[in-house]
Amino acid sequence: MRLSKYFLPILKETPAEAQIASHRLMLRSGMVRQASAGIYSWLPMGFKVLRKLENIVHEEQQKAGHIPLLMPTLQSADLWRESGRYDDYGQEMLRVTDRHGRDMLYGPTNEELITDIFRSSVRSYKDLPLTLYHIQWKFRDEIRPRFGVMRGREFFMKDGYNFDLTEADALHAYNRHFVSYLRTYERMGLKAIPMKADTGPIGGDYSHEFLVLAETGESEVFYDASVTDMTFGDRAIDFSDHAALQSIYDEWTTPYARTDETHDADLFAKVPGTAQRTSRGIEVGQIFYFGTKYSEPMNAVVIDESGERVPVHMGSHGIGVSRLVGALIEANHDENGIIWPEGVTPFHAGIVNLKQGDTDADAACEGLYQGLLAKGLEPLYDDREERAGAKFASMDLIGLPWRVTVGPRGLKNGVVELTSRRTGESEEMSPQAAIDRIAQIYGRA
RNA sequence: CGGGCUAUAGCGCAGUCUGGUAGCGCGUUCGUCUGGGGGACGAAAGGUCGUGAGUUCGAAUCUCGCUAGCCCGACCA
Repeated sequence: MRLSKYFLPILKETPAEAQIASHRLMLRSGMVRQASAGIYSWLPMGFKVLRKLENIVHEEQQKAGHIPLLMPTLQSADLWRESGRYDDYGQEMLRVTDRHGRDMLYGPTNEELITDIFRSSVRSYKDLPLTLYHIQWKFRDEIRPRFGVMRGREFFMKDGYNFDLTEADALHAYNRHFVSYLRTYERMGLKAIPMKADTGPIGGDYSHEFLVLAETGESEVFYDASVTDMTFGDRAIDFSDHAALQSIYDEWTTPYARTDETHDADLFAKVPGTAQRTSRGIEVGQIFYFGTKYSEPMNAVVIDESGERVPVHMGSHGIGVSRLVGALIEANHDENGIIWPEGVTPFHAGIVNLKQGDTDADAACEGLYQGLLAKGLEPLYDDREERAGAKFASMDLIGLPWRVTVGPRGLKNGVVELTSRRTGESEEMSPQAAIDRIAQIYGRA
């Protein structure tokens, strides 16, 4: 993309309403624009990042054997009356009435709809296990939306639901989500720590929240420092192997890691003093096993081997995709702007032409641009008639991980400069070497 | 929902107390010079002062109502 042809409304000054770094930077870098309280338009670059995250979530879910579908945003109130949640949910649920006077609602979550889909089509235990998910806009009419997309009223979320014959199978589904979530966040360049979560009135031990450590996080978290060193890495996973997934689950849940909701001071005291950490975290996902809570009242049953009608065991599992954009920025920025991890960056590299209109500089930039495109990469070429300082400031603000700087001075010696946004370190090399290096970084060599 | 606050040009703000021609910086447009970290000079465009009513010869300014938004708290992916 050539910046002169793109729509990237960068702001030099920070809009007054933005308090935290991610919100400020998203507004300044032209990623989003507030439409009304807690509701945002996603401008081209923000939309690009959102789509990248969505794709990663889709890929990792499908690797785990989970099946995508798409449910609507507007739902009939009838299903919610059936589960008993129409009255329980309160004012957080946006209720609307259609022209026939029917009660509708903008879905805050989808347990009822998915259960209805399931029960109308599945009759036999032979159709289990089944895990369906979708990534769709949700609406929760928060009393006080804030922090930009981190706590909006309208938000984009992946929510998945497993249907299993037995508790043991459902817990395997729980582990599948646990492991696939670890992989998902790691691919995004995020350190998200699974923490034992509050299960609310249902009880049991089976809920974990995934938290990204950040000063601006909403929850206070307590953990053993060793969890921050754990990486999932590239290991091969057989998602149908119960024992293998259980051992990964055990591995990750052994070190102490809890939010203030489930914090146990006595247990925490047993963590070696030097490893005890207290911090703040942003919740970016949660997994939950809730047994037959919805299947019983909504009559989601299958016939088991002995011919008995039994309610299915279910769980629900969410990843806040739009929130992740904010969380990523909270975890990856400095005083000059965003620093995108390679896995989610809106463009793979920026090309800065220091002297637009200079024959050599223009030609070199064009060569770099075409060369990167040919490698299957998306460069952002700053071909505006701006001075060097303005171009550098823009690039730092939008935070592409790699920048190629092209100017007459370097070209005299046949070199351009490749700079890491994260470390600020630069290296001079030929244009072709820069193309090859960037391609290698992104595995497109 | 309780408490605090804001609304004036695309963005950041002054002007309101004490009523009298609506301003500044950034950004935008044009020109000249410049050219490796938000450059200089010159010119220009851009405003129902959130909204409705009232007071007044006259309202951005005073009064009352309404709306929208922000911050702190309780609540939440």
